[in-house]
Amino acid sequence: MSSSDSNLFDSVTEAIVVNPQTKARRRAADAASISAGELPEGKRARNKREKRDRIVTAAHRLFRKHGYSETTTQQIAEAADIGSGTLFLYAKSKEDLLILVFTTEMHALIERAFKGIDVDADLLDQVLALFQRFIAYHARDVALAHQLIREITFLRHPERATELRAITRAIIDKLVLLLERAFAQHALSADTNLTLLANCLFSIYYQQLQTWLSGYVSRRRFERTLEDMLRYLILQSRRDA
Amino acid sequence: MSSSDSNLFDSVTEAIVVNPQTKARRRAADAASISAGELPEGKRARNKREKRDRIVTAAHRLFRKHGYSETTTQQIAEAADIGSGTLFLYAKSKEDLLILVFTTEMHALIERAFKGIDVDADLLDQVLALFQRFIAYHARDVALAHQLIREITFLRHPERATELRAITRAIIDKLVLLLERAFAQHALSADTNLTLLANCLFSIYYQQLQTWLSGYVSRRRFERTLEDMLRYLILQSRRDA
DNA sequence: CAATAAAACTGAGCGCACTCAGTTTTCTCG
DNA sequence: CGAGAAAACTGAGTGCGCTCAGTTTTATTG
Repeated sequence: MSSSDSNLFDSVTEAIVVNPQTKARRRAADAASISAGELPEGKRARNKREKRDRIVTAAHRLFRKHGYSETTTQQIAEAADIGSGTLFLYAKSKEDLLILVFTTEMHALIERAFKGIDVDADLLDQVLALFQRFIAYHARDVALAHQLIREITFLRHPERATELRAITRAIIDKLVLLLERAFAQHALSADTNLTLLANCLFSIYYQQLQTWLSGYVSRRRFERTLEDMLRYLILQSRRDA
Repeated sequence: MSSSDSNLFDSVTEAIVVNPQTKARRRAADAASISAGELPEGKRARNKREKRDRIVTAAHRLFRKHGYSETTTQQIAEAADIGSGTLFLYAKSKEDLLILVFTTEMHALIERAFKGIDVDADLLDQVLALFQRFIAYHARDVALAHQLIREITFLRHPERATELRAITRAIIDKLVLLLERAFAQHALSADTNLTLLANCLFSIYYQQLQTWLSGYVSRRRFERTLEDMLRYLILQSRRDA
């Protein structure tokens, strides 16, 4: 079920490549693959995959090296060894490149962060541990993360919006799972609305994250404030406060 | 103490016009103004003020009429009857125009919203009433508000960042005032951290606002969710829950 | 193996935000 | 008033993201 192999450009590809193989050809291939047990990858498909990889690698590298707005799409195209126009067959816009890198990494990150949580720890510590993973991820390149947050708040392409919502939902779902476990262990009062609480926790995390990435507060202060706020929310619902 | 007369371009002006009057001249004018009791406005100052007004009026009108990204800075310059380059002496960038319109309107809006609150109402209703004013403001043009939120999350010019922080702080201060009143009336438990609570309330408002403006939920749903979340936060701290 | 169709690629060109060297307007002061 | 300084203005020019008409590459079919 791991999605770490899923390609960054899957959704774009789906939109562009209506048929990786023509209908007639596919029928034959399907029959063949049963006996051969292998999916044949034509020259076309391989070229595309290679280009995609080169593009996203180049974009990520250049963004981190020179910064997002300092990097031109020309430079990315050159680094990926493709024509300047070809780039826009793979990403709909420059911001798309940034968002694509993020969304893929994020799916895997959410899973890893969730799995790394100590089930026996205090609920607050569990929630904090989850968010800390995301914070550490953004901390690798604060400027780029800041730019990313900007693009996320205004997605021009509907597919990206859907994707982003899925990520938000995935995080909140994980939060709900944490809350349910705590609830089952009678750590939360019986009348707690778990979904609502999870949404509150996420809202506060996200808004404080923005504050940090905007440079309004230091990481340390951000983490402290976040902890205070989350503690406030969670302690309120505790069984034996 | 009303700031409704403050000009949209004050901060830009301050940066550009180092001296509205030359030092020697100012000294003379100060002496004169004591006897005359009036500040003399030279041709320069008047021209600038007129241009500023024309620019911001034109920008606001065109943004609302055609949309932000569909409006070109050329069009704004033409509508304001100035050269295309002159525009950038008054606003540092296109996004600046948008932010400037917002920041000024906002200062007055915060005051009005706060003053319009029913002191005797339930705390939750008071908080909701405050946010409702802001929501109604953004509802006038959701697309423009959405664009605004995007620009707010990534301010290229430090002055704008300072200004935005001031607005955020002003709102949170008002929230604290509401909480203090409720606290004084023993509506909140004695150990409630009012500042922390105010920050939580604002964080949730802001993040949910983004969700709405991004088109992920309807206004109605946004308002309901917000109410639920705020109620949850406030009820937790109630004295006699 | 053509011949044909379909997909993928390309870079010259467009429109836009923004800059800056040169010009005009306003102010200062003898 | 008139000369010189300072401030304000200007639009041609620049660089960038992105498009699209035309070309090349790959797949299909008789």
